[in-house]
Amino acid sequence: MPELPEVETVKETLKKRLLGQKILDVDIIYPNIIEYPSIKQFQDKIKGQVIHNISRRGKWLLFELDNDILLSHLRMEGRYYFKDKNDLLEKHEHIIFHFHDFDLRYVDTRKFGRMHLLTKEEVQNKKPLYGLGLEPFDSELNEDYLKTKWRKKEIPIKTALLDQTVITGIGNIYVNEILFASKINPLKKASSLKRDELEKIIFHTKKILKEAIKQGGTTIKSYESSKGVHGRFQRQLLIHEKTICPICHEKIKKEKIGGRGTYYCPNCQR
DNA sequence: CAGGTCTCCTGCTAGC
DNA sequence: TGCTAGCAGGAGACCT
Repeated sequence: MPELPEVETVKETLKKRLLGQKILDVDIIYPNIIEYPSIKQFQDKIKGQVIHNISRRGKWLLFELDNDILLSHLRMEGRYYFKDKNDLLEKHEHIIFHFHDFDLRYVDTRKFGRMHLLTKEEVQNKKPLYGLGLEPFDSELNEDYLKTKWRKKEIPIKTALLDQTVITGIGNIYVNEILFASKINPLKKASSLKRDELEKIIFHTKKILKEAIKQGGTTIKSYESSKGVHGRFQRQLLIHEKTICPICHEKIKKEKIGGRGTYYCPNCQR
């Protein structure tokens, strides 16, 4: 599941080939991927626009075009593949962008990914980007900020860290890793955290995400494709989907918190 | 308003 | 072996 580091990696890979390229046409095989505007408007508007830059906000990819911005969220399993123009359509390929010499295909097994085509103005004041919280590397992210945001939050810190309106970019895998590194029990109420605990969370969030970006993201499910755009296969996870704590060697606990699979060491994380 | 639950979707797996 | 029920999860909709 792509989180900030994976999206960052995909962004860099896409930039290498797409900057300055004109979108000649787009085929929409599975319409539900397109959230806004209508399918027809999406096609009509995007046609002929040149990709001038590709950036990232949280887990969203932003394709900056002549007039509009194409927003793409990969959700669980979304991927982009470069293909030859005459390659046959494969299963799970839902959106095909046609360029002069190649095609870019959006592939998504579970069809959870979403795309929006908004004007530059709409991006500023409309969902889905409006209301997102701070980027993890934003200098404004400090203990005071979290203290204020979580003052009245009676939900587990695990759940609070997944709230994209506070910090954006963290998903289920990295939140498990961040809380393990911070030695904080994921069930602790967000409002109960002390300054030193908030400080640890901020420190390890930056450290873990930075390291993951450096490695090209984490890929949990292995898959192969020479043409796929994804991070190198890396496994530097210490707690997520593990059974024995690498620090104290006690049994790692797995339970659902806020409906999400949570791994933690009850001995190390208090 | 805050917090909980449901929904989307498919591939994989445990269990019989 | 073959079948099926159950599970996984990001974020928005919907409910309490």
